Amino acid sequence: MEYNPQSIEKKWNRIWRDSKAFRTDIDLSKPKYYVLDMFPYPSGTGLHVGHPLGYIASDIFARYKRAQGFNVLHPMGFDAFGLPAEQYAIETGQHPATTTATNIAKFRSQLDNIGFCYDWDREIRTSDPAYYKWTQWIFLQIYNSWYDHDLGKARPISELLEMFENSGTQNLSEQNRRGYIFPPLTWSEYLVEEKEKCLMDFRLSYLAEAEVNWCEALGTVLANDEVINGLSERGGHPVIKKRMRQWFLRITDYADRLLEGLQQLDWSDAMKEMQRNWIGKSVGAEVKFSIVDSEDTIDVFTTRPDTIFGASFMVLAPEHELLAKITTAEQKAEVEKYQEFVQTRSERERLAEVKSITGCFTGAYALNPLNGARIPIWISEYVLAGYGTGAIMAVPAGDQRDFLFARKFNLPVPAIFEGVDVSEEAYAAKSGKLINSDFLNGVEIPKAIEMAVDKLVAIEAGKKKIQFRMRDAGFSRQRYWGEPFPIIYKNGTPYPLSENDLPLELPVVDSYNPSGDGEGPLATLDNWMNEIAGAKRESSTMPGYAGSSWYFLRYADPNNSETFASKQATDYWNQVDLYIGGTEHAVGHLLYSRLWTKILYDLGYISFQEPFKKLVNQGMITGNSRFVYRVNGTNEFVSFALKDKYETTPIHVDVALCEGLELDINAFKAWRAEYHDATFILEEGKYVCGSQVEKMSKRLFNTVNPDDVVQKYGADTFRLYEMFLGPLEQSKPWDTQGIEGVSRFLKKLWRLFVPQVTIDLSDGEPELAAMQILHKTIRKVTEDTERMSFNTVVSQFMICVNELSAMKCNNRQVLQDLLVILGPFAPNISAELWEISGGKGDYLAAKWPAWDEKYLFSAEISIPVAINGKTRVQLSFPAQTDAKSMETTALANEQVQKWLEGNTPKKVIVVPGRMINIVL
RNA sequence: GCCGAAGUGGCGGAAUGGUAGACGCGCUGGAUUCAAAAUCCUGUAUGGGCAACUGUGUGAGGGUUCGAGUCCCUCCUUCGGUACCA
Repeated sequence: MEYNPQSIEKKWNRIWRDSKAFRTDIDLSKPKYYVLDMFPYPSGTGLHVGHPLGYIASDIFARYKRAQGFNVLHPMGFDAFGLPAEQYAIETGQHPATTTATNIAKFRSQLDNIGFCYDWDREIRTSDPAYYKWTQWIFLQIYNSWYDHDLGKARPISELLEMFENSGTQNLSEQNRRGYIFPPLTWSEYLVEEKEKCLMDFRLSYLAEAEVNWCEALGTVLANDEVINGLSERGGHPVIKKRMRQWFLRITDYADRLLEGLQQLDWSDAMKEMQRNWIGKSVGAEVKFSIVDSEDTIDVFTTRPDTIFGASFMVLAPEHELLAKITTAEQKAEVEKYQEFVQTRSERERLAEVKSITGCFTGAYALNPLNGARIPIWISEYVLAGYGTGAIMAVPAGDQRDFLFARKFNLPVPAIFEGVDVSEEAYAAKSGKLINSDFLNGVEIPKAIEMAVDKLVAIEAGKKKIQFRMRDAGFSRQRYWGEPFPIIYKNGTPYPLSENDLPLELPVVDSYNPSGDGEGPLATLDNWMNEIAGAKRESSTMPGYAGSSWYFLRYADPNNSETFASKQATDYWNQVDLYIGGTEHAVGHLLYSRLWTKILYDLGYISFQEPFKKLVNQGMITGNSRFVYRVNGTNEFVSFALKDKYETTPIHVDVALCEGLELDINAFKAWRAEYHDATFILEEGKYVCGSQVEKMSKRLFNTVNPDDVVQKYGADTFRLYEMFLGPLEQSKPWDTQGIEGVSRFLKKLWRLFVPQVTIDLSDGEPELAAMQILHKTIRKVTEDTERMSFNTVVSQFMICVNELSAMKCNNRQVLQDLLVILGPFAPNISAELWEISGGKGDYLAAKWPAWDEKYLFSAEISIPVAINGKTRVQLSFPAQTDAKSMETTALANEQVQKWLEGNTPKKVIVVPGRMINIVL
């Protein structure tokens, strides 16, 4: 009986599917554990070997936790709304729902091939009306809430309304008032439209006219995190700023809580840091400058109020609203010319020419609030309208950009730092003392910052201010393939649909093209848009992150038609204990999920504030591309080593046409018509390809389909090999070089049970040596699985099987214990061997074995130790035999002996040849 | 520029501050075979030596330590993220 992975895996796949072996239900008698993968977007190209890396890791962990007695929730679904399906629809006219369903079927079959233990009864598709009904419902909850800064939480908008009716704004703090001041009487006199307009400034999802990232090529608005260097993340099209009426999520209200919440999360420092940077909290002061010959004042935000005596000019953003009023007649023409110049430049041009300095004087002067100095007011595009107040006080001695600007326009650079030469560059460090700064002279910078703020507050020219880089998140997309907004407009005022009208299903359209006037395809459907008498529907749809911002909650109770998930279910399954996915979602999905979770928590729908307790980012598996070298102007291809003798062009060739680096010439000729008559210059009778590590992509012909690997080696080998490749979090190129080793390991394991033709196991007392290797393995596998170091686990399995083979161990108990711990990694072969070796009971219910220390150590002594007041002490056996090491060891021993006199011994374990750890 | 992570054999990679290079690939030589595949055994960082043995070695240079791949400082390189954010 040979090891035949294909038939074994088919068998167990069927058995587990038919018996719904991985179905999970609430079980209060067991502790729960929730393991989640970032669900995939079902693209048309299917999975390549890079995708399952994280899924395999989470699957191993889920099975491991299950074997340890946890009730494990391990679901999978599809993030099915999105741009590519719609783009494909525009090209082919096929409904996105159709192509999405086809793609999902393909994904599903690829996933099934790898033998995951998902509870498919809990599958979710974000494009399913039964699902997006609740996306729309949550949107309405967000819409119907406002953020109470005094309580630090979201509250129903109805409570605010009640306050307005009873007491106007008088019981609201300044921060909660959002600039509104009115008595209750006035509120009652407001027209409905006026009331709605006011409430809109409070709602957590709101409509606003704002500069948005508009992508002409895609015909839609994009969120900040979907724009990279002025180009769209998807497709790389240019993005411009455009003013449009859009839906936004008031995520900035949650900035502080999103920042604080990071502290308790078990995420990588890199990931937390990315979120912190994105939120971009800066503590500083807002300072009010009066303007010469004007009633107006200019507020600036600065993190360095201490440097105010070094402010030699002021810079406003070119879009600053005060410009029209303060610009002098002489400068008017020049300022307008500059504004025009800035306006015509796209975001991309601005970013590309970051280092060039442009600007223009307004003719106006401001007064330094502390010493009354006249400060010229300039404008420049390096000051952004969207950050802070859109105005800065420029301190060339303390800020490099201000310094360069001063140098370019010959503005003074006052020295304000003791012993610092600012003739060549600014001094931005926050240490040292100030000079030429009045009452701050000789004061250390951190102290001076405080003193400056205090002074500004005292003379009512400034206040402490915390500024965030993060803006509110755009929530409208002028697209078809997304969730429709449950909103209608009457006379331009938005009103939510009733909950009973949900889901608002996507209507059928004839064309998926944008309507052309800045609205999405839905705007072309007159019947649908005007379905409700006297009202108009919202024509945009929600962005891709809407459905994925809460899907982890739905898995807890996926078929509930009464609510998005019952409280009982979310209370039981609670937070995701382990979340595995790529780093590309660092600021998008992961931030929005945290926001939605916090809002739902504030509104009392769930009882936790953070969705993902522990996050692990698997590394990307990169592709290993192959190149052939065509001699220029011919259809002749030259082998790698000889290519430098010719003028050649490298061409990507499909990795599937190569065995290692060698090209299968016949397959290559058959690949494309144009290569049919190709000729080759070979080296040693072979055509050797060039190679390069690149991102895995269909376009580069370097993708490898997991189906092919599974077909050739089996799913168990595939799973083990992906884990064996290297540390989970590290990026690594796909390379099949080593897969044979893993395959050999499984064959060897098989032969332990089935050495010849029949199975041969003994029930006798296991040898000590076998028990030692088994328990060493149990310990290593348990500890390394716990810290998700799966590559070392695989190594340990290999060592174990090698040693058991060498000692010809055929003890049933030893081998079956081995199967239990191998199970999460290679479930099929483990189940099969469990069965043919007469394993007791359901294999999936087998309990994870504990290691027994008596097999791990060959010596035991009983001493407890503490030296120098520490509770832990290290004693080393003299691994190094130099005089100094021996001396230290002797000294430590002496102290141990001394301590022993008069203390009660406790057990301590000694590993010969290694060191011992003695813990009290 | 700033923020993170990482630099170890021919390759992928192991090493709670304690014998660096586990495990796998590749390569050596051998067993088995008519032969091959498969399987098993040997060796495999590097310099010197027939050998026992010995010198040197974890990007570079300093430091802490009885002891550093691991901790600290400076620098170099690579990879990720991010940027006129005041």
